[in-house]
This record gives sequence, structure tokens and C-alpha cells, in this order.
Amino acid sequence: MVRLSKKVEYGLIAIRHVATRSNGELVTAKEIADRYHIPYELLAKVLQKLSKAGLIVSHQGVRGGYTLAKHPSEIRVSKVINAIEGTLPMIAQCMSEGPESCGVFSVCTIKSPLHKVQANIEQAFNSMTLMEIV
Amino acid sequence: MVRLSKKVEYGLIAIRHVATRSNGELVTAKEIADRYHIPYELLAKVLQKLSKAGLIVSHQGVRGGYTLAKHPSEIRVSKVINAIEGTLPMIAQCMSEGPESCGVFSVCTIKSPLHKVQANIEQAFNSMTLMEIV
DNA sequence: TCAAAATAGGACTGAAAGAGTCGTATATTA
DNA sequence: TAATATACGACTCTTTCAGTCCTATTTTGA
Repeated sequence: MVRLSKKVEYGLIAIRHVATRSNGELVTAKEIADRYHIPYELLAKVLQKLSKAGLIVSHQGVRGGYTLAKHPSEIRVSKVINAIEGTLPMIAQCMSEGPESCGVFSVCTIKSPLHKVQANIEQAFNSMTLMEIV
Repeated sequence: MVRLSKKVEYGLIAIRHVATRSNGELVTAKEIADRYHIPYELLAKVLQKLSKAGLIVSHQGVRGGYTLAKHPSEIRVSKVINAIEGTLPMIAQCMSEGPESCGVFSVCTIKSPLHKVQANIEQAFNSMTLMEIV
């Protein structure tokens, strides 16, 4: 519980790797998969999501690959996570899926403290950019 | 991903409830289960863990139940979580289960930023006591 | 022009974790 | 001694996660 998914880990490692080659050079999914011992197909999907989210740019075809779409300082970790998971990390179900999703919501007495922690975590992911990871 | 378990939610709600009756009055698992619509057996186990961890005191027998073991200001949320889960929330596997558990560890390039976030989360749970939840 | 190399993406499988249930034992009280 | 509580292991069911498979599409260069 309260663990980042492997996809997010792989995504962060991957986009960081792309960032290190930000001289315009293309990086392929295969290259990253080999280098970090990440299952290729899984990584490929993660990269596709990062691409669809506009964090990296994809180039199809024979000498294709990926490059960063923006400067590392403009890529927040929260955006990377959001791109991969479709949502930010939420420590309680009611936060991500709404009050109806939680059978306890109406009588729940710990909403406000949990929101505090939640804000704290979001802040951590939001304030961290690729810049400080590279 | 990055979600507290239902057990932890129930545990926090429950121990907070016990705290509100801290005039020495006993609170039963059944009472809490009814009041918050929590499955009784599940809640019972959670309370047992809190009891074993010394956060609440159990009284068996007919007019038994639970009371707080300490002053609310001395009960950190991190302790509650730890009692229930056996470990604090760790955002990466290598943190809770060691380097060998992660196939990527040796070449992982995001350890240090993740540790930063981890420290942040721990701080949040550590600095929050029952006092501010009641 | 066509084979090779790359991304795109849906469908599927297997394993692990999470949530909840069941059954039984033990302690305490009235 | 019956009723009411906690104690606790074993089990089931469901969902999520990680990973695989398969096929399509795009692009390059020989």
C-alpha cells in the first residue's frame, strides 16, 4: 500500500534517460529497456503514454525514437505520474473516485486530516521537476 | 496506487472514536462497526493489532472493549499505520523489501528523488497525532 | 519498392495484494 | 453457566498489477 506502480518507476527512469540525451538525439524504447532491464513491451506502452501527454515526442519509423518535448525544468514529476496513471496519487478512494465510491464517506471522521496528507504528497510531486532528477 | 488500505482507514476512524471516549469508558468493536458501517470481523482484527502495538488497551469478557493506552497527543498516525501494516508506507519496493527485491535497483537512477518524496510522506504521518484528528 | 526497424495499441494471462468471511478458542461478567 | 466480548488462524473472492502476445502503422534506406 502507498506504493508507486512499476509503470511509474519505469516511466521516471525512462524520461530521465531521454532527458540526458536532450541534444536532439533520439532514444529508442529498446535501448532503454536493455539498459535498465525493463520489460520492453511494458516500457513501450509507458513511453506511448508520455508521448500522448506531450511530455516526450515520438518519431516513428526506422531511425525513430523519442526526445524530450520540453525543457527538463518544465516537466514536473506529477505530470509524469498523471500521464501514466491517468490520475495523481490519491491516498483515499473518495479522493480519486468520489464520495459515492466509499461506503464510509458519510460518517467518515478522518477526511480532513487525510486531505492534509494528500496535499502534502501532491506538493512533493508537483514541486519536483526532471531538472533535479537528471 | 499510493493508496492507504481500508484497514488503515478503518483503524484511524476507530482509534479516533476510542479517543473521543477517553473518559475511561470502554468502546466495543461492534459499536464502532455499527456506527461507521465497517465489517465487524475486519475491524476486530484491526483493533487487535492496535492493541498488540500498545496503542489501545483491550478488555476481554462481557463488559469488555477498548480504551486508549496513551494520551492522544502521544499517538502518532505513523504508529497507527505501522501497527496495522507492520511497516510504514514506502513508495518503492526497494525501500520496504530491500535492494534485492527490485530487479532494477542496481541501475536505478531515481533512487534519490524517491527517497526525498518518501521522507516527505513519513514526515507528514509522523508529525500528525490523534490530538489533531479528534 | 520492399524489407527492416521503430512506434501504436488492444487483448489477454498469471500472480499478488486487498477486502472480507468463517470458525473456533478464550476470557470475563452477571 | 450462559451471554458477551476479544483473539486469531484459515479461507475465499475480487481487484489490481505486471507482464506478454499479437497485429497494425509509419518511416527509412538499400
